[in-house]
Amino acid sequence: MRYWLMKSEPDVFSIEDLKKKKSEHWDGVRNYQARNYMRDEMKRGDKVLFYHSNCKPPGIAGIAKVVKESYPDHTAWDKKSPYYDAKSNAENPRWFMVDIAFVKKFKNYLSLHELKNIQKLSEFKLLQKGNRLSVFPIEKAEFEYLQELGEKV
DNA sequence: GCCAACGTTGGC
DNA sequence: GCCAACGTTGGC
Repeated sequence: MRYWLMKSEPDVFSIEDLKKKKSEHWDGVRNYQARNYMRDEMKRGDKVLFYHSNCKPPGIAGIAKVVKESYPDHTAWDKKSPYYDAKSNAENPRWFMVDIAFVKKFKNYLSLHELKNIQKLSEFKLLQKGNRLSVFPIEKAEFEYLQELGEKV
């Protein structure tokens, strides 16, 4: 099993939305590296840290899991979609997505500010300068540590 | 709203 | 294949 972090803007889709919907397809990723992770490496059952970006305050909100492995992101060939890409079509899809399901919302929201102060996480990719990837792998130890921290009251 | 840090595009 | 211009992300 592998571990991941996925970013979402809560104004668009938050962990509460995921909780209500139970599961959701992760459409709209238009970055090749993030796509490759989803298309090639994410497997059913993998655990995901759900990160809230572009909000106040940004941070890790909870946990999700992969419930469906990669398949073409059809929003890429929907002209009405904000994620439309003329270079992608059903015969030769360029973009892929997975489905994730709600696991839990942290009792203790882990704000980015707070995480930055933890010495142990100095190597954590999320905290590294210039990291704009919306999907990336994390270490098992990092996941377990953050999960524990998030469940602490 | 600003802007640093990327990623992508397209002319050459 | 280089690289300038442009677009996007996302913290602050």
